[in-house]
Amino acid sequence: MSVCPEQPSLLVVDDDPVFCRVLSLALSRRGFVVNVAHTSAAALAQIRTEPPEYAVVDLNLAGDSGLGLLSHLLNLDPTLRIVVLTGYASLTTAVEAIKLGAINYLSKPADADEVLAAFDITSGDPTAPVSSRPLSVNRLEWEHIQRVLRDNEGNISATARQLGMHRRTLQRKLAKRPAKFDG
Amino acid sequence: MSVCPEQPSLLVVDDDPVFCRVLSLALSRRGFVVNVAHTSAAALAQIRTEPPEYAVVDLNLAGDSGLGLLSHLLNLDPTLRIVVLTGYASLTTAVEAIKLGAINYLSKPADADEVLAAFDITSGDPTAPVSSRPLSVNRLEWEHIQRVLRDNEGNISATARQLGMHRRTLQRKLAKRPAKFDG
DNA sequence: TGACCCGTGCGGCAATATGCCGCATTCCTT
DNA sequence: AAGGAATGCGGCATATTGCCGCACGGGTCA
Repeated sequence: MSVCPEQPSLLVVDDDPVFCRVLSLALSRRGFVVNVAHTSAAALAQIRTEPPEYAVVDLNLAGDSGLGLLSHLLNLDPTLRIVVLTGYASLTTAVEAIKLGAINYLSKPADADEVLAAFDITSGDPTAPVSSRPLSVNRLEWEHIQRVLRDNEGNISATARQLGMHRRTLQRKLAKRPAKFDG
Repeated sequence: MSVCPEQPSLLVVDDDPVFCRVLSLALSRRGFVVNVAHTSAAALAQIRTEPPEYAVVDLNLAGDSGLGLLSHLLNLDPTLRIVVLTGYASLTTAVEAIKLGAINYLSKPADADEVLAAFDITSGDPTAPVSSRPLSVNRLEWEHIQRVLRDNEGNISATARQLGMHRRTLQRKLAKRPAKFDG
């Protein structure tokens, strides 16, 4: 790829410094002028001073909702092309993000090529297979737990109550999963 | 709810007759004129003769892709408000459906109230996103098992394999549930 | 027909997971 | 300072799973 006189600019919003570094390095190597923001405030400031053409936004920003940031960003610049990232695959947040105006959705871990491919999408192929293999019950349970836990802002006791499981059991499940990440 | 002189019309597209019956009954009880289509062809015919205002489309239609039907329907009537349903919670199909023009996405099991709530969403309100009370993990697991089992035409061994659980365990779960139906 | 392959149902047994206590701690709110 | 709620964790009785085995039925194929 040859270097254009006008390189496309891209903003990475994620509070994980390691992930940010890796992704921004990979993207700048592919010809983007990359800026990084670790917080919503920083992202908003950035878009005001130097509006980028593209943005990669992690929805799991510490503190406030990534969805709120998403709509703020698009409010400030409706032409901004945003791809949304999140740690675990949550259906509802994905749908929300798309409805709010994100052009695509990825779940971590996502590498630079996936991100670029996500920007490229013109539209889905309607004739494509509807496919999708059933999730393993363990994974389904895990994702559901994560979603409810997030809904409850991390409150384990409340989550356990809503999920109809013992608090101790939830604790143990949460403590175990991150270790051996299952498929 | 009072009956309007002009009741809103709604089309349910799903190849599961039981689900269709239950949902259409519940929706008509809530004031909709409900039509049912079990195939893509029937849905397209229906929309040509009697275009409804709303549609509930199952993406897992036997045969062709539900996404294809979705774009066809919207092609014939761009004002049609479609909520998409699918058995498995698939992130990519959800995103595709929204991008194609569905106004919302639900995963089965979805009751009539959830469907109506899905239609109600006024676009782009980040502070009032999808609600839905969290399912208990047991119930979620049970529904998922039933779905996959149906998908495998009752084959327990295959289902257990896809679900990543031991066949014996699946047997035991299936044997136990029908007795004490949990919430 | 008999040798396979696959699925089903079920008993048993060891390894795990779970439910349910308790307790010490922390963080709010009053 | 006292009350309320959440957290993390140890322990222990009980429930659930994983994994064997075996018998049986229904296909397929040489």
